[in-house]
Amino acid sequence: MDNMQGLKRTHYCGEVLTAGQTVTVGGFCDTIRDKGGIIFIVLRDRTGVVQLTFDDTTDRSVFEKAASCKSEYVVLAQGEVRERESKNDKIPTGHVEIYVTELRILAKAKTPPFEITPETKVNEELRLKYRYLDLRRAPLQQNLILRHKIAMCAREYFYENGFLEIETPMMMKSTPEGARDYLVPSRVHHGEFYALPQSPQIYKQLLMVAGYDRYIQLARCFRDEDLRADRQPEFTQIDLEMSFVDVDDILDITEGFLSRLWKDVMGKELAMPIPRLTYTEAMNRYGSDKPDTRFGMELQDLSALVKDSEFPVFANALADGGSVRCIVAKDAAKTYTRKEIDKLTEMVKGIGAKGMAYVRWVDAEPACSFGKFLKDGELSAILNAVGAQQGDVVLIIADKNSVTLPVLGALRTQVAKRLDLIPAGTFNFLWITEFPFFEQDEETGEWLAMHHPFTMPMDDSLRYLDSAPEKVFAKAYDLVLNGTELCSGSIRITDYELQQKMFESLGLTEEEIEAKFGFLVQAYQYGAPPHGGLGIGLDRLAMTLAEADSLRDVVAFPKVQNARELMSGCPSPVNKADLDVLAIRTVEED
RNA sequence: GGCCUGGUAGUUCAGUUGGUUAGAACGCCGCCCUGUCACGGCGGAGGUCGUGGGUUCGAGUCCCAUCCAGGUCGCCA
Repeated sequence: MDNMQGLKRTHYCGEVLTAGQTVTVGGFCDTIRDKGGIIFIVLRDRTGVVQLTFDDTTDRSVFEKAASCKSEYVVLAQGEVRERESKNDKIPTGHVEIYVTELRILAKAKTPPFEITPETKVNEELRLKYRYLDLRRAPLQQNLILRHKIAMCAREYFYENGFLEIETPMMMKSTPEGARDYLVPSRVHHGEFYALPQSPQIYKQLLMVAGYDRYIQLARCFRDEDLRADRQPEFTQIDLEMSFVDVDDILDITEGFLSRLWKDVMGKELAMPIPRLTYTEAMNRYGSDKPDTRFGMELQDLSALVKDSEFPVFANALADGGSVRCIVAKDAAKTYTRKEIDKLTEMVKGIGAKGMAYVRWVDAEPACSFGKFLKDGELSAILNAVGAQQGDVVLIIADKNSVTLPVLGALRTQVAKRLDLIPAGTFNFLWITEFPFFEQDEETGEWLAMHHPFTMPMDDSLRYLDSAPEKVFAKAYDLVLNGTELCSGSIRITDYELQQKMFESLGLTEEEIEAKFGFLVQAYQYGAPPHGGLGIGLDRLAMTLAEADSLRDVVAFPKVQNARELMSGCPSPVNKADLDVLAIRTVEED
């Protein structure tokens, strides 16, 4: 094995070199093409690849060393850049090669368990076990570099706009967020625990009370809930908070960031301003509070049209104060056979609907699942009203609104994916504003806060706080990108009296308020400027910009569905002695 | 916790109604090759068929259990 002594890297592999230069490059051996009398080694680093060439003009010992190189050996090579006899237009450095005069093998490598190539079909489990090898692959390197650029852009933009980056604790008091906390046992105080932050929410609000005015942090957040392709137990937020602002100020500064991000990272202009929809509008039009607006197929309300229908499903839904709504899938009758529609029906039953009515208009005469309940002309009136034509499929849900809307929302995305209606390379941002303040528990009928209890109600809905909870809306807003929630934020309550009232209306007792939020409530009695903020999901942003299917493609060392990290195998058991110090007993001991 | 999909060579996969020695491609190893770039040619090695049990004369294939991975619902304000 060689060392680097007397040789220093001068260039990256991906740099475009000019003939005649003497350069020194380092990297991993990619493809090796040994033709006998001439050897080509493709050398790779994070910037790209360059071809090293060895032939009978090469010093014999160097040539033999080249012949001994295998995949993934780490080498340092010095040589002269020459124009190639036969150029390769497919790679940026394809017109040159390095005639090597000195070659150092700095590390040998075992044959990797999978090939380090841009394209891979390898099972993700194996890739995650050898994550450091998977991360050598160009697409993942590009993704992590993209992620770095987003982070850099965020820091530059917010620093330039007067934001201070301030770190908040990773070990904190368990907060009233919705998710389960990751807990850290205290050695000094047996039986007591720190929580890892679900977000720096409370600390950043206290920073506003402390007068820091504008705060930003690339904050690591933790939630002990089950994973999804777009959900990791630890993730990063571009977390910010501003004083002396209302909703529009927060949205404006965020739009400024996105605009800058698009220009700097994607090299494109992002159309501004970002469209805004209230929560109620979004639910009525798309059946979702994070609608994907890259395609239409909006929900349509049939309630008025079918109010006298004899179809019991419609009649019952309307009698219960619900609605009858539908989506029209254009030209879908061929794709959606009877069997496929049955599958959709199964799907909607799985998410809470009692069933699904449909009209499948393939022949001249439309096939209607509830035809026998209809009087003459009723079906054509419906089809006419929703703008359906021959070749279309109409999917109808009749139920209370808390079922009708989300179920149709789910159908809408499902059908759009199936029909391939979603254009690639399109980025549709959307603000969702005016969220309901409370949501009613289906079983108990109790009104619960939809957001954390520090969220400010809309000014004109304050008066309904005691009388009509369903009429109270929050100064809360989400940013949605292509159907994924990217940001969430709100204006906070800074008025002590209002905060007390809010806690009371949520059914918290004096003691509970003191135990959970005593320090915060107290802080707000010492003068708090109006403030609000939001958190931008850095991982999801990176995932979308990279057009990746999973967060795992933009996180260096991600966890799998059961929250295990396959490379290190964590979480893992610890010594009994270490547990004893923490006064923690294992299940076996109990 | 529920549902769905998958697990066969280092990797990606094939493997017929249960039937002789479980195949292919890539990778790997050896030899040959002076302009390759998905290099090429010849030869070779490589398998507890996820694990355990059952049915059978006989199981990669059928049954049961279990483990692992992915997706999804619950959950994640």
